[in-house]
Amino acid sequence: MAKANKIARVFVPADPRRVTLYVCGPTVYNRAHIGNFRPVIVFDTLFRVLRQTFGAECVLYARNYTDIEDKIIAASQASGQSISALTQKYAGIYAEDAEAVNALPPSLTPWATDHVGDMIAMVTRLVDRGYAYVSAGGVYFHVSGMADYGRLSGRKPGDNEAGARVAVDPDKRDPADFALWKFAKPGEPDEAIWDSPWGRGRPGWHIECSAMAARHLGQTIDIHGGGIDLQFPHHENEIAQSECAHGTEMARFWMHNGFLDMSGEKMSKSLGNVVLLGDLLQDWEGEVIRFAMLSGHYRAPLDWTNALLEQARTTLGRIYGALRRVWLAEGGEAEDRAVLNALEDDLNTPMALAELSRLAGEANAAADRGDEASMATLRAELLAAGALLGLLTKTPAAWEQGGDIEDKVRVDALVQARLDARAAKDWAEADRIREELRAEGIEIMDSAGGSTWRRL
RNA sequence: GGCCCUGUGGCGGAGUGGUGACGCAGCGGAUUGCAAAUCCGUGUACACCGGUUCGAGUCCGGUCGGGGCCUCCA
Repeated sequence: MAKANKIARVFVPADPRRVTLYVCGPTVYNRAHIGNFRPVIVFDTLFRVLRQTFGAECVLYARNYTDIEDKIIAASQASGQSISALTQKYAGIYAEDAEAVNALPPSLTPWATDHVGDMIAMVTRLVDRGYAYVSAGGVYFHVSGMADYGRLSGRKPGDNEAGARVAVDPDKRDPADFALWKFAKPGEPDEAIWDSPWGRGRPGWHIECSAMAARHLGQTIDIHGGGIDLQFPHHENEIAQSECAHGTEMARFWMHNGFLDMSGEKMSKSLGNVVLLGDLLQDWEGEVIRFAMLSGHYRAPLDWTNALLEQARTTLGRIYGALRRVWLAEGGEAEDRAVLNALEDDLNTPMALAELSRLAGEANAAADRGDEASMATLRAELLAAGALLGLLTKTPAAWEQGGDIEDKVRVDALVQARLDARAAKDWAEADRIREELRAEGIEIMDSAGGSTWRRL
């Protein structure tokens, strides 16, 4: 189900009683944009599938918080807040945003600064084993000391030199070498400085994930995920550090999500074309955002547009409508595995959503013909599929008629007044009420048994 | 310059070499007091050029286009 080095392989965990997933989490120094939530939603969906397949208690999912880094120090100094206050604040917003798009809390959310000791231990091992060296700027990993460095991204250290974009750094023996430990520079706050065997300073970026993954999930993890941009150099360097320190494979499967695009170009802070999730949530339900995100395959780029969100809302609305019609048919048992099968095939979420739509159509058809047994089965299947996808988490009533309770009473009364008018064949009055409600975005749906309504 | 991904109908987006997923929009029908919702039906889509094959969107080669990484980045 997972893909590594462009070859799809059947996923079998090393230990089905302890399936491990590590995903690179955010650097918490400002508000994350919607693109940053693609891995959150994608790997949350994977987490749900793994829990379904192997049992909820058998899956360990860790997503870290990077709370020490150049930009954090800069943001702290610029804003006058301590590093810890700053990182706590933005980690909190991140967690709230993640919850808003129905992402389950990971099993573990380790913080980098809680693991500096582990990182120092790992760097010590790398120095002792001859994979790292100390120079004027800090401690560096020497990539040419590792025979198969570059195997994840398919590039060798020499490949990158032709572009001449690698900064010349006199502290490094090789341009591709990377920092394991950076010595403190004058003016850096005490909060960003730790003691180490080589001198005061702070860890390099890559080492934290290696240390935290090993600490919490073990030296070899089943699946390591993150954005495609992290494949090189971040994940390549994680592999180098972990495997040279431990002598074991770091991750058995790697999964990288593609970027969100804006007008065909990647969304990124440096390009300035970002949309913040917090802003999006002003206009769209978190579940609509999640549906839109899952409408493309995780590895492919996805163009993030209003049209995509509108279509997601319409389609999800239809599915909720189907769920409404079978809502009272309880006691059914889910038998259809199509959604799970789709997700188990390299997390094919577009296929899974297609199957979800198919279930909705079947539910509506069953409701049309009054087939109670099928309705009960389809209700259970819709909910089971929704649980896998992180969708259909609300009741149909809450989805369609949620909001102000007093307003709901008012609308209910108007709908009833229209029903009375219809009973009296006062079509003019019935249509007037219908138009009045439509003008405020409320749609009336008639059926043989009565009328219901929903907000559009 | 190196490495890599990608090009499907009006739009989004799947697709294991063998009668055109799925959704949105459109059109026709059923239903409806009329609508909406719902159901049913409906589309000479696979960038281009060669090749392999009984048969290719699906494999191979090439051309053109789009994108990503090589620098912080989901």
